[in-house]
Amino acid sequence: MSIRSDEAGRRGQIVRESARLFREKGFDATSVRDIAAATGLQSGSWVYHFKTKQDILAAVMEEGLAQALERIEAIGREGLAPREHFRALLRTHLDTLLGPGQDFIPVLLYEWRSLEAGARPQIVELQRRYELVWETVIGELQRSGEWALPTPVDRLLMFGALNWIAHWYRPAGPLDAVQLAAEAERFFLRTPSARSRSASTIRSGRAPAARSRSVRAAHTSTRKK
Amino acid sequence: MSIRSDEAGRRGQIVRESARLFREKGFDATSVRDIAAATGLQSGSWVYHFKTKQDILAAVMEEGLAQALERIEAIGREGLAPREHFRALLRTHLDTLLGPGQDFIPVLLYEWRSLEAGARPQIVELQRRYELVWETVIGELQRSGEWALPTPVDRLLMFGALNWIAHWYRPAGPLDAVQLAAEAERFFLRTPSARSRSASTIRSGRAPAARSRSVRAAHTSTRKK
DNA sequence: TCCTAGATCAAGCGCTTGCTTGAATAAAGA
DNA sequence: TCTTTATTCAAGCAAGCGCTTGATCTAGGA
Repeated sequence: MSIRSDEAGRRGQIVRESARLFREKGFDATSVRDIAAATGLQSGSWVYHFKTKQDILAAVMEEGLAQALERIEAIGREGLAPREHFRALLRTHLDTLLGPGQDFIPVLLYEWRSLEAGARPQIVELQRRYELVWETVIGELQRSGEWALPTPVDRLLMFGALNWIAHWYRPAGPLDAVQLAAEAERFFLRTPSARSRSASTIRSGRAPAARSRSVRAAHTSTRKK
Repeated sequence: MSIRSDEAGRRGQIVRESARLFREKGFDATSVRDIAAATGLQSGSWVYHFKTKQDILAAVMEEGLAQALERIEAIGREGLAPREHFRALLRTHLDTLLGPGQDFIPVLLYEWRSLEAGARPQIVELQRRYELVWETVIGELQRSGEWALPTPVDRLLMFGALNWIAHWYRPAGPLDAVQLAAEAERFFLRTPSARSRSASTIRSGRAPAARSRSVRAAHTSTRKK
C-alpha cells in the first residue's frame, strides 16, 4: 500500500497543494479552506484523507524528505569519485530545494517549528540518514585531499549556505540550480571554476574503482512524475 | 523623541517581549493576548502604544536592525586591518544573531514573510546599508589577497552559512558565539593551500574519527500554544 | 478644587479558525 | 435488487483571533 505523495489520488493531490501553499504563505497562514479550495473540495472534505491539519504537514515533510533521501542514496550507489560524488549531491540537493514544484524540503526547513513534537522523531531519523550520505562524501573528499580537515561545524556552515539559497533564489534570476551548485562547489572547495576542472582528480586508495563515465544525464534536474 | 526599543517605557517593553515571543513561537502563533500577558497588561491595552499587531512586528524588525547597523558601522570607523575588520564584523553579527536577549534579528530573518509589503522598503534600506559594510571589508580582503576573487554569490553563501546558525545553535552547546565566529572565519578564508596547482597536500595520516561529535544539534525546540 | 490628558481596565464584537456532523452520491459486489 | 463501501457535500459549532469600546484611575497644572 503506497501512501506516497507522488501517487495520483486525492491524498497525493492534497499533499502537493498543501506543500505549495505552506511554502508560499506559511503553515499558520494557510487555512484548511485554502487547501480544500486548491484541491477542488468543499471546506471539510479533506478530513476523509487526513485527521488533522498537522497530519498534512507531517505528510508533506516526511514524504518529501523520503523522496530526497532516495535520490541521494541512489547517487551513493553509483560509485562515483569523490569530486563527482560531491557535485552530484550538490546538484540534487539544490534541485530538491529550488526546482519547480519542489516545495517539500523548503517546507521542512522553514516550517519545522509548526510541526508538533510527536511527529518529529520519525523525520529526524530521515534527516540523520540524509546527513550520513554527506558525511560519507566529505570523508572521501578529506582522504583525497580536496577538502582538508573538514570539521563538524564546517558541515553545518555548508548546509547553511546551501539551504539559505531558498531565501534569495528566484527562478527568473541569472543562475539556475546547476550553476549554483557549481558556484557552491567552488566556494566550499576553493578551487578554480568547476568547468575547467582537470581530469587528474586525486583518488584515495579506499575510493571505489569508478571510472569517470559521464553521469551528467543522471543528475540533471529532469522533473520526474 | 526617541521611540527606540531600548527605552525603558511600556512601549519598549512591548517590543522586547514581542521579539522574544515572535522568535520562540512565530508571529502567527503569538496572539496579542500573549504579548499583553507577557507585558503585564490586559488583553486590549497594547493598542494604546501600537495601532496593529503588524506595527509591533515592524517595530521589532526596524529597531533591532537599526541597533545592529549602528554596531557594525561603528566598527567600520575604527580603521582596522582587513582581517581584524572582518573578524570584528563576524563577531558582532553572530552576537546580534545568537546573543542572550537578541531576538530582533532572528525575527527579521525568519518572520519576514509575515511583514506586510508596505512596511518593507524602510527595512530593506537598512539591510542595504548593512550589506554595504560587508562589501567594504570583502573588498579590503580581496585587495590584501586574503579572499581571492569573491563573487556576489560568495557573499550570499557566506550570509547563508552565518544566518543559518540560528537554526541549530544552542547556548548550552560546546561553542559560544565568539568561537563560532573563529570557525566561520577559518571556513570562509581558508588560506589558499599548496594544492592550488599540484595537489600535493594529501593528508592521509590519521582517520578522521577523533573529531568532536557533540555538535549534533537537531531541531528540538518545543511549541506551546 | 476642578479640569485635562495619559494610561489602563474589563468586556465583548465580528470574524476566521480547525474540525464535526449527518446526509447524499456513485460504484461495486452479493 | 439489495447492501456495502468509498468519497464528497453542505452546514455549522466552539474556540480563538485582532481589535474596539466606554469606563476608570491617576497625576499634574490652573
